[in-house]
Amino acid sequence: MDKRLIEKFKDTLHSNGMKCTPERLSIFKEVYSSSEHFDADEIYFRMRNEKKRVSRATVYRTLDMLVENGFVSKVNVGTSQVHFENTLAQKHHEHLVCTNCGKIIEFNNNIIEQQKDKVCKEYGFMPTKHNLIIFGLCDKCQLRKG
Amino acid sequence: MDKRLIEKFKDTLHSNGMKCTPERLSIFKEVYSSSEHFDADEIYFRMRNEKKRVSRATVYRTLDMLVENGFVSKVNVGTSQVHFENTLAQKHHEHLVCTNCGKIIEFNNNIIEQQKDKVCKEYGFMPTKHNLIIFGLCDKCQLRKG
DNA sequence: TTTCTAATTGAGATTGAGTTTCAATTACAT
DNA sequence: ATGTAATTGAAACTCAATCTCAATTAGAAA
Repeated sequence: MDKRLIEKFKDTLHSNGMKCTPERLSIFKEVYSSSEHFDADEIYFRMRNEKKRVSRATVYRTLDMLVENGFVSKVNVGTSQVHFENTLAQKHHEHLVCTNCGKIIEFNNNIIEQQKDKVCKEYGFMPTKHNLIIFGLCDKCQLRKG
Repeated sequence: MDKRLIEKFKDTLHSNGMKCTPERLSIFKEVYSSSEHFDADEIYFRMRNEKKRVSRATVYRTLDMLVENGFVSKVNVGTSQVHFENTLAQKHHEHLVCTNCGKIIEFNNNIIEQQKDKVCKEYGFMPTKHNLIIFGLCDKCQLRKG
């Protein structure tokens, strides 16, 4: 994985007065090992399988730190667990979530973005982030069920 | 409160083979007593203050029933508890959530609705519901903080 | 109106995601 | 190499929500 990115991670730790522990580094690598969505427990078990044992507490703590520093963002997909995705080369996008099979489709729509800004202006609201999820049935599940 | 609505509630219970208990009826009335957002515990405590004691279990069970039958909808406002709002005379709307004071502003935007449908068509996705939340600072909190 | 019974209730136990605590360990500045 | 403040992990804890089950009750049927 990109050395640059790891340096950036180390710099961030350093400038926050945090130490670069093996636990944090391997969680970071794990998070950036794929561009899929994940939740905290997935990271925990993936690492466990790779014999890189780290406690759940550390996984949660590190994910929080990654979110605060923009390496990862939280994604609400309507479940009880918080989901995450790394921000590597990702533009902002929204999600279609299939309520039958759990499939998640990402999409992007400039007109929605524009309207979002327009609405905020109307209300004198200063947006920091937003979340749009559309629930429904994906193409395959419509066939299965319909 | 509207007798028609109460009849509709009773009919719904009946057609689901459920009994119209005093607990269910008073939860229903409580939910429809205001058009504000609420969470399960708020209902629980409001009823408690009015000396209409109902257990949390019954509050949760009844809210689920109300959601399933379209009397109430779930609103995700980024907190750990699920929020609700009654569907009385409400068009679909989205939310601006102030991350400083918790204020929730509702808004409506047809262009976003249209784009939503367009995107779904593109992906062959059949939408059932959606959720758009914009987090940020409301006008007052910008002044306080800025 | 009384009887009967399946549905309902509530107290309290349980779950599950996430957080906190604290003694033992460790990164890293000096 | 040393000192120490940050970090870790196991286990306890929190908090919303759900489940269990004995006791109660709505409301259909007699």
